[in-house]
Amino acid sequence: MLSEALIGKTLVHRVNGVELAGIITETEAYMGEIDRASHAYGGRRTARTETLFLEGGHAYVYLIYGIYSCMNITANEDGVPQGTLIRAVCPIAGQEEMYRSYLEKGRRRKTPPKAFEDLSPKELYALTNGPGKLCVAMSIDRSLDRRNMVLVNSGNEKIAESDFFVRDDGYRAVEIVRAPRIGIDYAGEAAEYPWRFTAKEKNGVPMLEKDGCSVIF
DNA sequence: CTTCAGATGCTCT
DNA sequence: GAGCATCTGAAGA
Repeated sequence: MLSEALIGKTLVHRVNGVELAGIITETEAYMGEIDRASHAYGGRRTARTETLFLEGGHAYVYLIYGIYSCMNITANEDGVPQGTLIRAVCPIAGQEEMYRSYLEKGRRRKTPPKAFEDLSPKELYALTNGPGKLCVAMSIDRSLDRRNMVLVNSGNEKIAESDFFVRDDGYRAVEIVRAPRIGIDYAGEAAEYPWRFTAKEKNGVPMLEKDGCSVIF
């Protein structure tokens, strides 16, 4: 399942020459026609869901609750409207830009902002540990809808030409937890399907490793 | 710790 | 016109 395979991969968005990158730590599979929680349930094909029908590797970005963007990566072949919702990433590059973006574009908060240098790993992860938040931090909006992304591996057999893609930096979740999806109570029985994948956390931070060594960002 | 309302605009009926 | 693959701060237990 693409959703599980994406855990540990790195989502990259280059903006103004700055690389914003995060390790994917939470995903959900939306299985299309048979999935009552999917925008394409029953084969619904509209202006918005048209993107989901693109072949695997395209970005599906839509507006939710009038405020936030959510991003999926399409799965399967052309005409099969399946995708993976990216629900969380762990920032590994461009964190300062992400923080700035979060303060500027995120909803206003009363608490005075901390200096970037004072942020704990947990607070850094909090910038991108939700589907709406990660899009704010990584400057992902609907202008990226329908964008073709290319999966590359660390051997560089394929190279992404775009500034928005997924690659393998060699990180792995210590353990992947499988559970029901979130925020889809309207979907009846489909809400119970175990199609959510998360990197196991410790102290509010995902447990990640590289080359067998644990890593904390 | 837990609920709860409000923000806001697009999509689909 | 209703509802939504969310997030935040405030209020309550």
